[in-house]
Amino acid sequence: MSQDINAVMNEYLPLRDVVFQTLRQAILRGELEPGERLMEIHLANRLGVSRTPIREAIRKLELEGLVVMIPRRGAIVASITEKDLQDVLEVRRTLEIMAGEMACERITPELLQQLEEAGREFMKLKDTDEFTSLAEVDVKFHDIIYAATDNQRLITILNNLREQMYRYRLEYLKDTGSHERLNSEHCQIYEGIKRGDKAAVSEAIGTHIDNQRDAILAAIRKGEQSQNPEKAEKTE
Amino acid sequence: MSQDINAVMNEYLPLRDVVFQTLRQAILRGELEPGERLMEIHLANRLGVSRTPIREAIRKLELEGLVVMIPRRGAIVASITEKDLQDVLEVRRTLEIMAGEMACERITPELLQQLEEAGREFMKLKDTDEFTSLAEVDVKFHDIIYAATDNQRLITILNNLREQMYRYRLEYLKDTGSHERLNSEHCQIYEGIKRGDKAAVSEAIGTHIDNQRDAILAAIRKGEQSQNPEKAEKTE
DNA sequence: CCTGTGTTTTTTGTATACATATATAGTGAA
DNA sequence: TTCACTATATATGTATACAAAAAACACAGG
Repeated sequence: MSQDINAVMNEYLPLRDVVFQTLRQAILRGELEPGERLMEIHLANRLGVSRTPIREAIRKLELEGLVVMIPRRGAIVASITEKDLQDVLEVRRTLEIMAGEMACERITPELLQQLEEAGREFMKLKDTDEFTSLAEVDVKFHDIIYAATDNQRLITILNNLREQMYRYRLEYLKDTGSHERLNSEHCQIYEGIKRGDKAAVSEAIGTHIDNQRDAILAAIRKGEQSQNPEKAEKTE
Repeated sequence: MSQDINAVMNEYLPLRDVVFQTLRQAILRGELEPGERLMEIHLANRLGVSRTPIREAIRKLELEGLVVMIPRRGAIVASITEKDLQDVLEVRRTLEIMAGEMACERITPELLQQLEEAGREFMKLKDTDEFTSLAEVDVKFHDIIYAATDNQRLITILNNLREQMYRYRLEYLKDTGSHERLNSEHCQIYEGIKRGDKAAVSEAIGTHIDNQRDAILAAIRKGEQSQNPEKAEKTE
């Protein structure tokens, strides 16, 4: 029933948005590699549309920084340097802490309950090998904290920053040794928010992000060697 | 000489970028009012280009949140609610403080000198009626602090947040009574960064933004009454 | 074998064409 | 007058056409 409504509501979706989301996902998941060219005709044929929606999607990717334009050459997938990632994580650390502290003041009972539930789900999954589900629950946990801030701008920025490192997300969750630590950090964050203890939440989120940073940087440094540079300029 | 180089370098600029910057400025300056429709053919004729570059520019404005799309109706200039502005200012406050604290650690002697110079310029202008110059110097002052962070992502986000309230910027600087206070805040910030005193800088920037918020919100509430709502749907 | 030059091919940047959906205006009936 | 319905106009969404720039290639000359 509600799916019918949903279907009616989503009945209209411009091709440009479909293309945008498709390309965006492909880049964030690493299916399109940094340096790779996005050729309009090629993508158009591949996705079964004309160049127009492709181009409009690329304009959005350009503003988001996921592709860079080379004059009269077209778009290539932006490469992320380690410095870029550190910059992102530095900002994200500050804003995640901000969100946690705001959540201490503003969280509603319903959201608090959802947060507890998400924490429990993570705990259940942490010893399995369902990395994708684990990542989803982790995202959900933090989304609830974002929502509790009641600040739409903050939510948008945090989502964007988080997505910047999406391609490394699964990678570092595969380090099962860290799951226990992640879980206890979640507990600390939840308990802190429940008590309204800003200092504790700030502390917990800070170490949470720090650990994540270390894990991601380690994954990158490890992965960097196994990649062959000449792949970058390939056509598809 | 260097202008020639500059001219050669800027020799190529896609029409879409020209259109994007033009429309962006018009929106941020309030020349295009919230609710106003952006009609492609009309803009195309006005700017002497075809619909294609107009549409591509609109896609960027859409992602930036400066326009909102209505399905099969086109783009309208996004209206900013007071809540939106408060959300922006809340995030901006946190990030400006972050930038200031980072500047305490990372600022170079050259940038510190530039900061002092910008502070002096502001002092010179504060008792004149050159509001535009005053606004520019104010922007420069903060840009130097941003640059000192050496975090490109932070710089980008802060610039974006600042631009969100560009249309109110001149308005609130016209309140000449606040100039003296702004000036002393700049001094405190400069001195704090020079000493590397994070707490002092954090404090000074916090009150700086708080005052700005109060001034802007006051300006909005005052200006709101003088606007006639039926203007919104006008064609041009 | 390498290098420089002219030609072809590919791809972008921009303009235009066409189909469809929405708004608008107009006409007639209750 | 007001409502309903149709016809018309307008604007968007998408596809295609065309020009120009860059890249790739071939070929002649050293």
